[in-house]
Amino acid sequence: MSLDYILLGLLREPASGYDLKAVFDERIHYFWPAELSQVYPAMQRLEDKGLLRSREAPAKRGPRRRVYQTTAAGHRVLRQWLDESPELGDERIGFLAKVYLMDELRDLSKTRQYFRELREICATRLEELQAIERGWAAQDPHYPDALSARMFHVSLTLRKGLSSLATHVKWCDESLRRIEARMGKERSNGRTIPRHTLDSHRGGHHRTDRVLDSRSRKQGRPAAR
Amino acid sequence: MSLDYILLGLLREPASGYDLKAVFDERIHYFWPAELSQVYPAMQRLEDKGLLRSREAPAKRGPRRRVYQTTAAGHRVLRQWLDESPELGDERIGFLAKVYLMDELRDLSKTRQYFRELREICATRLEELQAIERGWAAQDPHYPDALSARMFHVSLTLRKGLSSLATHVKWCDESLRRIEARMGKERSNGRTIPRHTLDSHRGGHHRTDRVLDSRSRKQGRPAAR
DNA sequence: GACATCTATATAAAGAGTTATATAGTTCTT
DNA sequence: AAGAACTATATAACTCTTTATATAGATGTC
Repeated sequence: MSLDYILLGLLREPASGYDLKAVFDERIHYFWPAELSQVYPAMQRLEDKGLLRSREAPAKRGPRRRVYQTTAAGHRVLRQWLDESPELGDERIGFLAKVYLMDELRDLSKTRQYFRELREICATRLEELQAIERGWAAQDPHYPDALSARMFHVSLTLRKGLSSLATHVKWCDESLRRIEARMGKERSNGRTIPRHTLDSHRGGHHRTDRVLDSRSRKQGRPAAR
Repeated sequence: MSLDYILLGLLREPASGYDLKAVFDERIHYFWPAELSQVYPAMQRLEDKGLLRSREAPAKRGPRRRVYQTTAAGHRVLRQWLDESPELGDERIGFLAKVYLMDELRDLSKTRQYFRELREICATRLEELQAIERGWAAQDPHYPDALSARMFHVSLTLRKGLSSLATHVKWCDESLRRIEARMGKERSNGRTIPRHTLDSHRGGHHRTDRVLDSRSRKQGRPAAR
């Protein structure tokens, strides 16, 4: 489970669960969100395994704190994980699932509206990340050169966020262009065409419409992965 | 839960659990993977709620099949979900978590090797999607124009996959350039510098190194989201 | 006929993640 | 002095997902 390794990595410098939550919400959540209710038991488990150690720390401003830190064994486990080959992993992208099925609404103006909102959300997050990068550049006259090893690797992930979100926005724009072009055609074909027959009007050769038809697939690949 | 809505969407055309698994592994898994052990109970639950109906179907080649289909109530629930505003949602991107922490290995050639492998994985998947698009283009002389509403929306999601993976590959290439430039500098600075002091050699002004330091954050935003 | 493979459904158990709730000291404001 | 807001830890209940296991008919092959 990646959360365990992320904790081992973050706790190379000592921190409490509460501290970590702030770090997750500030930086890590872009690629791995976590709740306090997940972090506290995970830290206990990792301490039981000898991968973390903890101590009571004097609190500056609040109640008692329990501060955790990665042990030598924890470092070894972390390094072993980091040394494994990359995997693309399972991504669950809810907004794509919706687009995939959105023909059900039979109303392109709703699809258009969806993409307009999505574009704004992505653009806002892109600005968030750009602000982080500007902050780094303001603090460090050499940025993005001459970084410490730590910051160099972190900056690699920031660049990923920046390029991904820029691509998101571009995809929304491209989609909006396609949607609007299609809406133009729909209008010129006449509004009065009953919607449930629209598809067949537009040439009946769409064998690929049968997205769900399992008989059309080339070969039964094994169900297991 | 999105899986339920995806099932309502896919079962607008009747299919068995086994059929659906093939559809998931062929297309849907790019944005929402699912196992049979999740699909079967989910379909039963949705039938209990009246959103799906099922019947025994004669099997052409195997044992008995139970074929499910979305009811009118199911269509309504699906449409209601589709009509909600988009959300970016929580993405868990394991390969980014690794890069974020990979300074722990203190060996840039390992980081480089990681990116080389990741690049190959992404390029392979990109080719997969390009092959799907070529297949569509071969079947339909007008592609990507004059699509049915169904295929139009599906093609919007395919374009997302294509642009995302192309960006992945470009990010890997950019990262490899940066890593190699850095390795060049490391060599010219002399191999004999003890690794644990390398950071301080390279200008001690990196306040942003303290990624974990919660005291440096601007304001305590509420822990809740 | 034995064995492997494919089609097909189903459930149990374990693991991962979210939401809700409880507790309590500290600090700041009114 | 009261109350709100913040710091801090913890657990329970629930939901979602994965992995493992069981069953069994149909088909193909050696």
